[in-house]
Amino acid sequence: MCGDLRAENDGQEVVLLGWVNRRRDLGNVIFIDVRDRTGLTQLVFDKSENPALHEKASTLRSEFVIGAIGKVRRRGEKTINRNIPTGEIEVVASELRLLNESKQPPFLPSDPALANEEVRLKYRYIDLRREPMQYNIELRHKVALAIRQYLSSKGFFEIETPFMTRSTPEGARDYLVPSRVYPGEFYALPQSPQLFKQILMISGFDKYFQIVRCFRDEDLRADRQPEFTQIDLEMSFPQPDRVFEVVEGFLQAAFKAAAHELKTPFPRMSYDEAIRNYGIDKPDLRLPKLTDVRSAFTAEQLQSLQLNPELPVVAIRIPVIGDLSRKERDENRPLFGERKEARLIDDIKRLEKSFPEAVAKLREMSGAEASDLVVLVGAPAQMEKSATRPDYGVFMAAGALRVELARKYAQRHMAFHKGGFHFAWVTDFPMFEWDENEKRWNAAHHPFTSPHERDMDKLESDPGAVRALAYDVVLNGTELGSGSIRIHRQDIQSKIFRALGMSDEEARSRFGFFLEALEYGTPPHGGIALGLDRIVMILAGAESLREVIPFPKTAKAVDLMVDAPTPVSEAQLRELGIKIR
RNA sequence: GGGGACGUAGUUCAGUUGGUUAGAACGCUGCCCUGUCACGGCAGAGGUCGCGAGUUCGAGUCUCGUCGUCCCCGCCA
Repeated sequence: MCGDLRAENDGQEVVLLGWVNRRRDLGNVIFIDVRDRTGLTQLVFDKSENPALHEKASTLRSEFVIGAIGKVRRRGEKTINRNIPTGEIEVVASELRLLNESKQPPFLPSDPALANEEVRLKYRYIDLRREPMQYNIELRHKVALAIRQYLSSKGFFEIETPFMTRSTPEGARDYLVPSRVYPGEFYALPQSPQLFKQILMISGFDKYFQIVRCFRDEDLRADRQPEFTQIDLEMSFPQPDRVFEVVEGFLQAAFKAAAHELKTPFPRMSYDEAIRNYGIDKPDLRLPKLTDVRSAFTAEQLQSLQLNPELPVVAIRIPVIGDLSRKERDENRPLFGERKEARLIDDIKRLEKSFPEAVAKLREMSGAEASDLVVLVGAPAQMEKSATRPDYGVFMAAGALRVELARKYAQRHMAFHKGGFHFAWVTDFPMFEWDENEKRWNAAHHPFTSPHERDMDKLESDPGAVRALAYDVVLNGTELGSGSIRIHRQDIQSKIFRALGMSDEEARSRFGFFLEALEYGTPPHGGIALGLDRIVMILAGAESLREVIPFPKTAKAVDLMVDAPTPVSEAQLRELGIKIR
């Protein structure tokens, strides 16, 4: 193919098929770079050697599809192009076929200046011809293949589950598909194959996986698409450690396919540790931890700083970037924002003038070098006692600022530039979250997650303290996947629904089929699902999922190429028994 | 639902305080050119300044609305 020829192919007769990447017409000699997904090769058309062919070559234009037959020739020392892998050779054409012409494209795949994304998405077929996109799509293929091979080799079956299924409202909004046979009734596209994979465990397929599309009708982000691909898996009789092992194994295989070696096992921490050390449940381990430096201060010092002595004083350390100017500090204030639960002390120099020993101590406690930036986040001395965990409030405010500062000064601290992949497991998530709007407990993961055995007695007395056998895998501050050991006993499942304020009838009407299945010999089981798009995005070093999804949607969930969604005909609606309001 | 950025030639962009015929680069067309590789030279074509109102003697520029794209918050069990 076009990217394959090397000096050792000298003298061979070859056929090249591809697109005209660029043409350089020097008059009596024409150079055509012919491109396919493997790369470029230079074709030469010399008027003095073959006038008719030279004439034909002069009509070629960008993105024409051609076939050429010719002889590989080593280039002269002075004409070698060191910038491309095939630069030591060229192909002297003896025959040329024009397989198809092209209109002038809105942008050229060979153009180093990138067209704006709106244009790229409308003409996605041209955008995908660009070398970086070809690379990303190939990378995606290799990663998916490595994962399939790994899981298959460990005894997992890839089993398909339906796309047209039942709406189980809770969680994200469903995409609905109207039924023609039953007017007024709808299928839902799966937000995940959760219940089906659990039922496969009940059916005895003890190791299941699927690389599967999932659908969620929520607003988009750079790292969120309405349809996205998950590596979904489930195992019977597992401890969480078994799930971690399998995930670490297939991630190692996937990263190896992308030429990166991963060390396993990944570090593990509880949700509580994650919050205390990073102020977030998806910690970015590329930067130093937070440190509670409250003990560096005396009670009087905390009072004069208007900091709450009962709550942590958290030091955020960003390496290398040094102290900030007054102007930079002012610019950074909005990153912290107006907060009730925490206050920011960003001028350590000034603090040092008042309390030199305290600052020396807190620098030591946080491990700060002289060249590191340190800022403090504490709780205001006067605060309402509303939050259940005010200490978490302080850590989380600090964690958010840590991420913002790190992002803002990425150019200076360089911690994000090494291409390092820092994985972590976060375990023991809380089982429930308090929903302030609806005044009730919600499942933090999903309602089929098993609580910790030893927290079982708190289900009614203190739901907020119940920990779940739930875990996330995190990479460089991005949540890659989330899973849990599931509930396999119907009596416990009922307790959970009750704790969520769901009546038996309500649970039956939503999940009846599943609750019934649980009663027919369900083995203990658990699993996880990881976002394939996010994995490939991080491997590709891309800023957006759109760079690794061939045909993505815009932030308003529109496909600009096919122009979807669209209205449908009155006849179609009538057939479905649907009327648009 | 809320906040922010952007929209000018096929593409990427510039366009001053509101003032002559809206510019550049790449791409495109034609001519010249035998060693280029982001070829080079000369000439040329190409514009509903996203769309609609308004202010003004005069709007790419100011105001309002609207459409679209991007980023963030909410949302994403």
